[in-house]
Amino acid sequence: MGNETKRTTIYDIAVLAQASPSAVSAVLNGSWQKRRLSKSLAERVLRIAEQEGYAVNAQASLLRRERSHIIGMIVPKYDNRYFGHIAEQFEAMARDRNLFPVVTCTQRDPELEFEAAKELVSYQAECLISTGATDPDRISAFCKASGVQSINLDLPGTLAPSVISDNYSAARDLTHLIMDRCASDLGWTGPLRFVGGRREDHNTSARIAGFEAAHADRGIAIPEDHIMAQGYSAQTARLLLDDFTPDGPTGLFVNSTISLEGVVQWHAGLGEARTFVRYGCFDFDPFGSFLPGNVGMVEQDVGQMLKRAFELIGVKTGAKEAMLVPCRLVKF
Amino acid sequence: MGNETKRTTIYDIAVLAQASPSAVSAVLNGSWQKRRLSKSLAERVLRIAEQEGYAVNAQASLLRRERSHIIGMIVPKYDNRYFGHIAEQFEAMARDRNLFPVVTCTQRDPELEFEAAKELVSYQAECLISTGATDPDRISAFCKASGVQSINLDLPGTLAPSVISDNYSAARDLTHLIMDRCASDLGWTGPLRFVGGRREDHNTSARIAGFEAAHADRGIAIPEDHIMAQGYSAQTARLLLDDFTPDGPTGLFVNSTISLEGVVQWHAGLGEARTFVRYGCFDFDPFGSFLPGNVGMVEQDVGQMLKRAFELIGVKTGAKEAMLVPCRLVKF
DNA sequence: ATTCGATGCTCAATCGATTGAGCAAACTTG
DNA sequence: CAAGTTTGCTCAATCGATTGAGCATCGAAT
Repeated sequence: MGNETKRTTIYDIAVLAQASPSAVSAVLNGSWQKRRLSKSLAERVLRIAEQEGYAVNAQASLLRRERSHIIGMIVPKYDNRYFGHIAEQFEAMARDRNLFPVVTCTQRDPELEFEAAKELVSYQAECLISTGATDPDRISAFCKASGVQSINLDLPGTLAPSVISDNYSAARDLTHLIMDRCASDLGWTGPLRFVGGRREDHNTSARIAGFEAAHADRGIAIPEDHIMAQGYSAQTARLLLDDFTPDGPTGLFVNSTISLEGVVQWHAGLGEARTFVRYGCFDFDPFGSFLPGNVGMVEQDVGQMLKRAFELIGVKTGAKEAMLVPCRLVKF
Repeated sequence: MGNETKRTTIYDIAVLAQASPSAVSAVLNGSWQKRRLSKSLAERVLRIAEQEGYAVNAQASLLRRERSHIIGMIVPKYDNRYFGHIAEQFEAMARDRNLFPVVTCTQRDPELEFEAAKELVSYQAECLISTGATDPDRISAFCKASGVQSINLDLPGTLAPSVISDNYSAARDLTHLIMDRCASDLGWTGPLRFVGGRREDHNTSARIAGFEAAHADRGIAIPEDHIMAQGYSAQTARLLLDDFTPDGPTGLFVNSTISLEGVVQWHAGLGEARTFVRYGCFDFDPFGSFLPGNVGMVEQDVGQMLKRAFELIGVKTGAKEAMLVPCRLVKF
């Protein structure tokens, strides 16, 4: 990148202002009063710095300083309401606390996840929040070895404290809601189908447990093939459902907005049978309430989750049990 | 952050490996072959580094190195499909090019925008991409003074090259699409209404121009009050429309998915009149096609925009005219 | 036996900002 | 006016990694 013009340093400004580099440094980092420098020197330096487009060299500054005030986060994706919110709120909350947030997105790629975590540690992040990480323990182990705090968000790990949604309870509530609506709208009380996600995933399995509990509450047995958790993508959901044309009333528990896209495509193609389908989705989308057949969505409480995560920063926690944050059930 | 355990440095490893710090450095940054160090030393150092959880201190490393390979981006929001995509793809493309991406989100706050830009320059970013910035020229001026390249994305500026969507053409096409559907579905050919955004915004004004051009193409006059561009929020759109209950067929050009939320709320509350409304939206959402009355959406070509932006990196451009990237019109 | 080129490593300066220590001048106080 | 205090500034070490220069040692060639 052809930067002919070397960046302005305190030494350049020192020459221009006829002062020592240390004086310039003190003025520019605001410690000049403490260091008893005159107001006139301060003003002179500031004026010149402005003219020269000076920006402190964070690398040099951080190298010398005690603390970096950097706090890192890895996120799987941005193009999704949930993670987008998390990243955005994380940045805002970090700034409120005078920390410098660095977020990086890892595309659900386990290798990239680890590389990104290492990079953030290299940048002297004081704490690293792993959001929805596929292998949070690998990251925590590395952080521990380098003396950096780590916290898991959205998906739990065993080597660092975790803050996650109460998937079980919310799934149970959502399942009840869908069943209620199937009963009231369609006069039907059969077992629902669970669509999307992966059984091996912590969150999916907790949600399946909630789904099953709700059925158990009502003494309804769930056929094996009603749990369709073979992947997250819209494509997958659609393919799974393509084999299935309901011959009567049907209820679906959809495990993410991304799977919901596939479900809605399938639903739209059903023709008349469409009116006998009710579904609900675990995760929120502002357009959700306008989708025909959608009876409710679970909104994860991003604000609370992050609040809890921030409370953990700088605290030595022995307890590694995941902290559960309740979700909001939005009924349509 | 109670980091009792100081981070491991090359000096610590040098002691453990009985080697000099420079040898350790060379091993860890991969230049050991070039520096003719033995394989046995390299292996010893690597093993110890692994054990100690070593991560290079990026601050120290970058301070000494010629180039930082850091490329910065500011984005207004993440919780939005368009910007989420931009941030995500930007990161992926940067990594492909062996650059280290740092994205930060500025909440549409002009002050924060500028502060964030300064921070990225402090981190020695080699290039800064300002996405949807309210005051891109202020940032460009600062970057220029500090010898950092800057590029505008999504919204143009006059002091740096800009890559933006061809708002005019896409708006014109979308307007024609809505008018076509009003004609074919409702047998109506009146002037549409433009909802959302701000007239002062470059993008909104280009879209209004396209909207007007399409009407002109058909010789349809637009009443003053049909341009309702007093803000982006769903709330604003809804309030604007609350006064308006259509007494016949109606067509709406909605200026963003965020405004679309308000429009859809209004639409859902219309009762029977609902069937006489058609609308289209400038910006894409995967659930858009399931919204009743929605005839199409404009999808901005994020991939192309970023490709163009990356082509500008490291290039001295005299031409400051904005590069227009065509959009895709998605018809439902 | 001397010269030469590899080989395998270490030394020390350097990047830019920070900060404890220190110094001279001006000002107070008794 | 001497002693002490305050004011306003500079010096130099330091953070951790990088890198050009340099220094032994060894085997091979002349």
